[in-house]
Amino acid sequence: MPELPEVETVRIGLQELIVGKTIESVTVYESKSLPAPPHDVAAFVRGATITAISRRAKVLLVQLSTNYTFVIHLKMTGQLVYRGESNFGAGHPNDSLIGELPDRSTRVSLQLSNGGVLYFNDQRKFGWIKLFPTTEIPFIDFMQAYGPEPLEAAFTTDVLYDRLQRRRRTNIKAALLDQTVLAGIGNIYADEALWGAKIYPKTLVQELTKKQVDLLWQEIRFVLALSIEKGGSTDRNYVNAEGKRGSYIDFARVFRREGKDCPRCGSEIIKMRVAGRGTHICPTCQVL
DNA sequence: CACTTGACCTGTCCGC
DNA sequence: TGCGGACAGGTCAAGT
Repeated sequence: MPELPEVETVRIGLQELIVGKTIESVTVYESKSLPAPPHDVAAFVRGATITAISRRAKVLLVQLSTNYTFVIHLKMTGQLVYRGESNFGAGHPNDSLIGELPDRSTRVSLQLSNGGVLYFNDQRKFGWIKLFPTTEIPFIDFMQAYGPEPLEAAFTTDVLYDRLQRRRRTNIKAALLDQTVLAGIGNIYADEALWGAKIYPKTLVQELTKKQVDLLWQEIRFVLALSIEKGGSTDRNYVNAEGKRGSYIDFARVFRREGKDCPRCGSEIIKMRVAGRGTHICPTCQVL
C-alpha cells in the first residue's frame, strides 16, 4: 500500500500532530502487529516524549526522549491516524475517510498525555511496529540494505544507473520494486515512472540505454515529488495522519486506468502481469 | 548466486 | 443473495 509519498505524507502529518507530546500508555489489540512482550514495550515508552518523526524508504521512525525509537512499516494496508484536541470525544472530522476509532482493524494505539490517541490500523495485519534502541537503528539489517533515497540530492542519474547494475538480468519493473536498488518505489510509482519514460516494463535492465535511464531518473523524481504534493495516492485504504485521503490517483496516467485513454497518445491503456504484479501500460508508448 | 514464486492476512469485487 | 476465486499499494522465505 503506502509507498514513499504516502509514508512521507504521514510523516509530515505526525510531525505536526504528535511531536512534543508524551506517551501515557500503549494498547495492543493484535500482538502480531507489535511483536514483542507488550509489557516491555509499555514499560519502555511510558512517560516518553515524542521528539522527532523521520522516514527511511517506506519505514517511519518515531523517536522518543528515552533513547528508544518506534520503527513502523505500514506494508499494504497500515494506517497511522491521530485523534485528539479538536475532535476529542466528538467522533471524527467530517472529511476523514474512516469513522469512529478504535475499529475492527485497529491493532495498536498510543494514548498521549494531552488526551489524544494515535491509532495503528491495519486490515491485513502485514504491517508492524517494533521498538529499538535509537542507536541501533542504522545497523538493523533491512535498514542497511535499503538503496538510496530517490528525492535526495545525492541520487543522481549516474547513481541510478550504477544501482541498476545489480539487477542486470531481470526486468526493469522488478528492479524498481527492489528496495535495495533504490528505496521507496512500489507498484503505483513504478508504473507511473515507466510510462513517463516510455519504457516497456518487461525490458531487461541490461537492455536499457543510458538515455532511457536518464529519462527514468527524471520521471521517478517527478512522480514521487508530485505525489507528495498531492498527499499521496488513495486507491483503497491509504489515509494520512488525519484520516484524510490523498489525491495523486486523480493525476495518475496509467495506474488503475486500464481501458481508459493514454493521456499522451490516446491508445487504450492495458493491464498485464509483470514481476507478479498488476502492471499498467500504454501499449503504443511503451514498447520493447 | 540471481531470479521467481508463494505465503502472510482480510476484504472486496466479479462471474456464475 | 450466495459462493468460489481472483486480486489488492509490500516483503520475505523457499523454490528453481
